[in-house]
Amino acid sequence: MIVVGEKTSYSLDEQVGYLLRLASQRHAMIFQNHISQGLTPTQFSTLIRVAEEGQVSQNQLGRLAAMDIATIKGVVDRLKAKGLLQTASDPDDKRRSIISLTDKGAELMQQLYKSGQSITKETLAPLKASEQRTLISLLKKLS
Amino acid sequence: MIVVGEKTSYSLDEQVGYLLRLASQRHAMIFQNHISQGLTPTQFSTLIRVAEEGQVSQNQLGRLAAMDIATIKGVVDRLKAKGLLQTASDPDDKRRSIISLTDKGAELMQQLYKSGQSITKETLAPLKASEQRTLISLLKKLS
DNA sequence: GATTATTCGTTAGTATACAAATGATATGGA
DNA sequence: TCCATATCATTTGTATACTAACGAATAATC
Repeated sequence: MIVVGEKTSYSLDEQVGYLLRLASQRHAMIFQNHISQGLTPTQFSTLIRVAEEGQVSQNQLGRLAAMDIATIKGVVDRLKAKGLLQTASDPDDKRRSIISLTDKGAELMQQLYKSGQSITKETLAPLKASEQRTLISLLKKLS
Repeated sequence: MIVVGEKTSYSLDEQVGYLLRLASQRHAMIFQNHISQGLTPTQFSTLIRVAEEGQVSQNQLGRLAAMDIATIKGVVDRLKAKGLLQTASDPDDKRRSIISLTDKGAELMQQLYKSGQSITKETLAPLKASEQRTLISLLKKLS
């Protein structure tokens, strides 16, 4: 712990940013142990959004899944390579490509939802039920 | 929101993992607007740990700052390139390199602590003081 | 209708983040 | 002392994540 100025002090272990990183790291580990197809949390979120929307453009999908356009491109490319997403060109707007689930992707969804529930459950396991609700509520205010 | 099985349902916007990512994104933005030298949150944490320790090996530093050995190597390389860190070889253990702050790095620290405080303050601004303490406490339990 | 602005997707560059493999060096136990 | 084990640092490969710049296409404005 470092003294800053007169009375204040600074401890990295008390900073939100640092703690958010640690919590994300732990979550990523748990995620990896539960998920099939070698999916990452980002890929998972992307599939969920596509499933919710049915059809989306790439930029739209990026916004829905909270990813940069450059990031979502790579994610979509990898999900296409895995045969879970497909793209078609929009006849009404030649700039756009329409993204949707493949049959394989659609079949996977029920399983993914269940995995998602397990992952959340295990990630929140160190907290009591009331604490879990509080955390979710506070995190929502920070996004 | 998607129905999974009989009674349960799944909403991505309610999952810890997703919310952690959103909160981290927002924090990263705030961080970028406050920090000097174009430092990243990871580089910042690394500098703090070196300042706390005085002298550390690279692997040790990785553990202290919660980074993979492959990750910390890149971070240290970039901080060396910025002239904030320096390395020397350990005479007692030829495997190790001893990492420490340069004069320039040491001079920067007071400023970094103050920036860190501002960043934390702004990140937590959407929460009341009591909520801020609760969040920190809950996040600690998740790391 | 022509000009401007916006949107869409792509690409290149930088920085985490982790797995896995490697070589060099230390260390502990037989 | 020898050997198995562990540790240290490096390298390669893959996956986010964002900035910045680009061309193509569409929308808005005059």
